[in-house]
Amino acid sequence: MNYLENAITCMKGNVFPISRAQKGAVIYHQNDLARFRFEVAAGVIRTTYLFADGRRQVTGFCFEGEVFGTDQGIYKTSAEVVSETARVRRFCWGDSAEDERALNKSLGLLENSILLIGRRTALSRVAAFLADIRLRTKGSQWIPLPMPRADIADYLGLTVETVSRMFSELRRKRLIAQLEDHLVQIIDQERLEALAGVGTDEIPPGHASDNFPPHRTHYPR
Amino acid sequence: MNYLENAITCMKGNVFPISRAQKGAVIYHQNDLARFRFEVAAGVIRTTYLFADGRRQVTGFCFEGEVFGTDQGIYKTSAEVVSETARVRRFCWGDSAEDERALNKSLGLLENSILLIGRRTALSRVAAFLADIRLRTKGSQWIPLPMPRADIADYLGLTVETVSRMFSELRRKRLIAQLEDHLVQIIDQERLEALAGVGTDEIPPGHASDNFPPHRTHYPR
DNA sequence: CGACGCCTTGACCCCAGTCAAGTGTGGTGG
DNA sequence: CCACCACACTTGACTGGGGTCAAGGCGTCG
Repeated sequence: MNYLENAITCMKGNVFPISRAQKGAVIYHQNDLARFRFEVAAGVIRTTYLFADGRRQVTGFCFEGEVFGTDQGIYKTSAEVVSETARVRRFCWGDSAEDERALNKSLGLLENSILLIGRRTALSRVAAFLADIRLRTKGSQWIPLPMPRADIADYLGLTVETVSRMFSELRRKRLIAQLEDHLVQIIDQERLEALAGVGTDEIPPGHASDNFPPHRTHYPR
Repeated sequence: MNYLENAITCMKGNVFPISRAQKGAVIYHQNDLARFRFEVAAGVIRTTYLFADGRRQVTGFCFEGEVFGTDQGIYKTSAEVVSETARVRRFCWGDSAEDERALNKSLGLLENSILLIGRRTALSRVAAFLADIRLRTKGSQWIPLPMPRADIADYLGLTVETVSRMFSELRRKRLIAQLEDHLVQIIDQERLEALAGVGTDEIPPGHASDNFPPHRTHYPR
């Protein structure tokens, strides 16, 4: 019985106090009734989907300030604590303005994930993954990676071996340095993002249809 | 100037009349100011993200009754008409209850997409893609695929050649039949979904932590 | 100490990307 | 009407990237 609720003291109203949970703790299960949404106060959360055949898809990681559990009705994924310890704030649905902000945050995270996973080569995926986390953890050169390699693999649609090899490759190319398995330093951010093919949004807003006619047929691979 | 707005007559209030748009029409561009959200009344829409290097990620397809353009602030993707013609209903942000429903629909679509794209083999991706569309177009054996193969490829992270080969493979295995390039019949739904590895949610809700202890380490590949 | 979890590395091989050619269809102009 | 081209889809041959299997290094725990 690993439910976070055990450790939570309920309060009247929509907002609950921040509560602690340890590594491996399950905050909610896929298919549970979705009564709450959450915001990460500290630590890292992963959301996972288990297929009937046992295969697993990690659908995302949530860092400080990010939200999860915004499904309505029933949770489609499970949420588990990745870091040694995490602190999360629990919300009831209710305050519309607040709810909408939460939903939008979730949407943004998911959109990013698709752009990440859709990448072609393994090296590009891992590079983009690191670049993405760097941004989301507010840009320090030191990137915390509390999740095991298997989580990264199941997130990017790769195997642990390949993920490991790509980290080694990035080290060999002097783009990153690893202090420990779960602490990475970005040495050459520019080349890393080039590898990642970061879409730095150079497409101008507004009436860009002149640049990209609607019937364009060929895109680079 | 392919903007849908040209064809739209504005009305006071939040809801606009349903408007028509032809194949290839751009409803909004990536990086445009996000003033509206949309619901598909007929036809098919695709949302795409263009990287700076010209590569393209199709982030989703929207069928009748589904919503798109729920980004807040700035559209992260472009939305284009895929089918010969489409009809979309435009909404302003405002009615909180309605807004929340729209956001939730979008969220569900994106979550599904991640589960689709995360699959390992090409055959599994295409099979899951077809199974998914069958569900979303309300279960007829006849599946409309108005989008070109290139769109499917850019959606699943494959190449057109591979997508084409997988369709042929599915035909050879007698799982599907193709009347034309863009109309597919599912012959053997069961085996198709088996290939897709459809997660038919056999994991019981509630306190399932006994079945899936938090520290489980090995998952099938 | 051994057992186990997690990560890494190597060897091998197959799946899917690449390059190329062929087919069928629709549009355009002579 | 046909000639020609553009486009979308398919298929084949080849190759390389990444999956698979196996072994080994650490760190932690009992």
